Amino acid sequence: MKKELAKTYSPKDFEDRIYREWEENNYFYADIDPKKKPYSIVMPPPNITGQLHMGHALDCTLQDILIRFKRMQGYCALWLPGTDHAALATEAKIVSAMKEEGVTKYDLGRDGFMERAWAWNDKYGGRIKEQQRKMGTSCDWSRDRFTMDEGCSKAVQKVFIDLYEKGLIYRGERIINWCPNCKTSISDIETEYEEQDGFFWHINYPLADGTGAVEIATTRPETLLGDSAIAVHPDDERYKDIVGKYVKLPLTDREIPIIADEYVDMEFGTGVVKITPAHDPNDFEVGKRHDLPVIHMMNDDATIKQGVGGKYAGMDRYEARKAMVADLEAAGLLVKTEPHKHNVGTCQRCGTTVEPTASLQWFVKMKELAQPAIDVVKSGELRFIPQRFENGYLYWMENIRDWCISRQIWWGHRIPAYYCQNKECGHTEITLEHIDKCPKCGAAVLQDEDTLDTWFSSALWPFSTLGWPEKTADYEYFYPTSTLVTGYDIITFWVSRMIFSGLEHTGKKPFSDVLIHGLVRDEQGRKMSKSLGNGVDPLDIIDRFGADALRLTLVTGNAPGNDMRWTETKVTNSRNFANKLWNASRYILLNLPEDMAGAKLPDELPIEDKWVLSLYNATVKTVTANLESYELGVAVQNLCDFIRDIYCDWYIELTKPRIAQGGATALAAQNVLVYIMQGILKLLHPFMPFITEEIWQSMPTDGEGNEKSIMISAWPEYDEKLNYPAEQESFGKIVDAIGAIRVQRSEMNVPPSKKVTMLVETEDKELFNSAAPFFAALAGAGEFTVTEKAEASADSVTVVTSDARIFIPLGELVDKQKELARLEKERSSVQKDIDFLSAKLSNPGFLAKAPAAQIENERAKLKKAQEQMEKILISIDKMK
RNA sequence: GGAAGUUUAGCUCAGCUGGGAGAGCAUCUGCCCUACAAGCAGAGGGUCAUAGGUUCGAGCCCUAUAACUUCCACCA
Repeated sequence: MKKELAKTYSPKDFEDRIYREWEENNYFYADIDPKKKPYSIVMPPPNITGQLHMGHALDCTLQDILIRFKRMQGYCALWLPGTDHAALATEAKIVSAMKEEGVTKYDLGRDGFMERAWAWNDKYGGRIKEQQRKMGTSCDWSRDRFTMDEGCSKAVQKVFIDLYEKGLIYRGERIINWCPNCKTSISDIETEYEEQDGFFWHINYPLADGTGAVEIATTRPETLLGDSAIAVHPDDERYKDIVGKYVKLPLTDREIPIIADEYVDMEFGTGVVKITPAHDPNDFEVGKRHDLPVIHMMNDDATIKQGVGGKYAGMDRYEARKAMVADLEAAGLLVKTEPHKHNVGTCQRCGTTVEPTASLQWFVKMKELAQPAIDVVKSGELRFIPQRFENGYLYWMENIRDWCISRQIWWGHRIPAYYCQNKECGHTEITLEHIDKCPKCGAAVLQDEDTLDTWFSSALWPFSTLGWPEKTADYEYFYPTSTLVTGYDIITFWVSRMIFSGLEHTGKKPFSDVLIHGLVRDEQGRKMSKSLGNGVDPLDIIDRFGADALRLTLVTGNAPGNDMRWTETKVTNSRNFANKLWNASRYILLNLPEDMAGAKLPDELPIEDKWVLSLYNATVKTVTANLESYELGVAVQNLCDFIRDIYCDWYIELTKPRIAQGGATALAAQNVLVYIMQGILKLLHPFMPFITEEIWQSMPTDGEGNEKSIMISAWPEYDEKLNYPAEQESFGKIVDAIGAIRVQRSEMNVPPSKKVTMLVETEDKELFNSAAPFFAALAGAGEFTVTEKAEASADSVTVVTSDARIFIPLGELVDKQKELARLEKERSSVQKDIDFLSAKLSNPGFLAKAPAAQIENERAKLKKAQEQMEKILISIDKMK
């Protein structure tokens, strides 16, 4: 039963309905079929409590285009959706929600909090999945996963234990980035640096023996409380004789040694550095080399510690800084204060200035894991599109540092480490099973309080979601996945970690291609952000323009890796294009024979049909090729150009006189119209799934069973039989001639409705005669005569193409002088062409070195120009 | 400090392996022609950032420069 197509394009009226139909018919389900080739994409999991934003919309659109394309091409296409527990982001949300009730997580305790978090998750989580549905995403919801579901959690535990057993995970005291607000460690890449105005304080540290003082410079005077030495360069002549002596640490009663270490830059500052091993990564290393004590002088909320802090204990770090600078000044130890710009690390999540702190944490040893991940990209086995993103990836991998994976929060995968409470034993057991007693000594054990970095679980996403470590059917069939689509902003966070994890745990690369896209920026080119309030809500756009318009906007002009600007006029254009397609199909449907079943191309086709079929066929080829090479923006551009410029603007107009005429020519036109429309709908379906489906279901079908949904119909194939180069060229001449006539009519202000007489002088009488109805319909020809030799009246406008002179007697409308001037102008423009081409063709270098086809091409162009020139000259002659 | 990207029409951007510069919007002109005014037919508008180089031929390849953007590293 064919659907009636509504009179106006109103996406709201059918998008949701169509999505429901797809879901009800299970079209998204990837049914493993050994006869088919698999194609799989795992969706970058959005935060479980997140909201759909433009970045997601772009990501979604690109993936859906690929998946729908491959599905139609006959692959068994799986797009696996899911969500991420987003440890820190989610916990922060929950905590702040609790804060409004006046409850802290410590009030509830760990178990109470987790209960609450899951409840919160059930209530607010998953909203994004409904929003993704609005986009038309054809992902397989039956395989929906969550990073904290049972299977993914099992994979996480297994990976942790495996890595531990291989010695690639260790626990140790290192300098990590501590966020005093989130009260957890964060990894290096979760730390963002921003330039801040600060000061360089020069402070005198008096020598303990009273023989003077050493001047140091610091940007963080409060950390003085944690100093365990001061250091100079071993070759620094200035300080050679004080090495080994002690200084009195100001504001305290401690004495600390002066050491020599190559780390110190003699040129910088005073050449003397205070060493604070607990609060600076370099100092920590120096401290290890010189066996210095690590003095923690701050609490986890960045207040000064009791004991080491003296009178400053309990103060906030900045408060303490102020107080200490004042006290140093009072003591006469402050030499000077210089303004100084420096980069300060801040927490990616909350923006708080991080405190580098020596802390006992879990780390992944990265060097060994990185090597295969480097090799797989260098060898080209795994490629980035565009390739330039490989640089950043490789640089990061080659300079990788150990990854701090423990987090002092509760929402996440708890570290499966148990510490024996018997000090004599001190055993650490890493195990999947929950244990209470130490397997070595039987004493009580305590599980590590920490959870894992959220990226630790996302790193396993391409295989944990397919059932790994079990050898499930999904895993066997779909892994490694085919393409990963994501933004360049998370290459290091996520893509790189999936690559080394996949290689290490499955022995295979997790995917073959990484398609990188850019950011969607606002109209002024700024990042869309909450704080600027410049974000555009995709749901609002869908509501106003439809999901298809949104998708088309996001993919049009989209080049891999490049950012794009969002403007509402772009969406309007997209919507207008959809409207055009809608109306084109209405035209077809209004002009079909009642009983038409499917499109059958007749054996005998008129030239204009061959012309359009040939161009359509070429479009199939380029669209397919561009989709295959991930040039989605180019593909859609080619397609839309064909639909608008060839199919709608020309071909549909060409069919009007034929349909009016009726009979065989009408029937051929009707079949070609439907044939190409169905092809267009299929080619366009990955980009604009809803409108193409809605139109598809109202088109005559071929009864082969695909009529139910365009989703499951076959991708159009390039067909050598539809290639008509000769007809394409010949009829192109008619199109050119009609265009040239239109220009003249427009310039002479002849209204389109006015029929005018035309006299065509051409050697190809047959061609122009056969096109007479088109000149009438499209160029406003009244009387239309084709002849080999014409004598034009003096009051004619002459339209010259390379194959014909067309005389249009316009009587008093023709200003002889103006017409002559116009012809002169045309003459000089054609003369320029001739000059250019003959210069090129008389260049010996060109003739000797250019490819033969190129030379032939230029010769043909010259010939054409010369023919045109001849005709222009005759016309000018006649005018005079 | 290191690296990458961008620079093409008034605006937003295409331009795939080098062969006489493209689209949409905006502007201007003319059209309500029974698919579409969310439209149709036309027009104008560009030293392809600058300077060199390679080539028969450069928007495209090479070198340098400038401006903008981004990423990475971070010396107290």
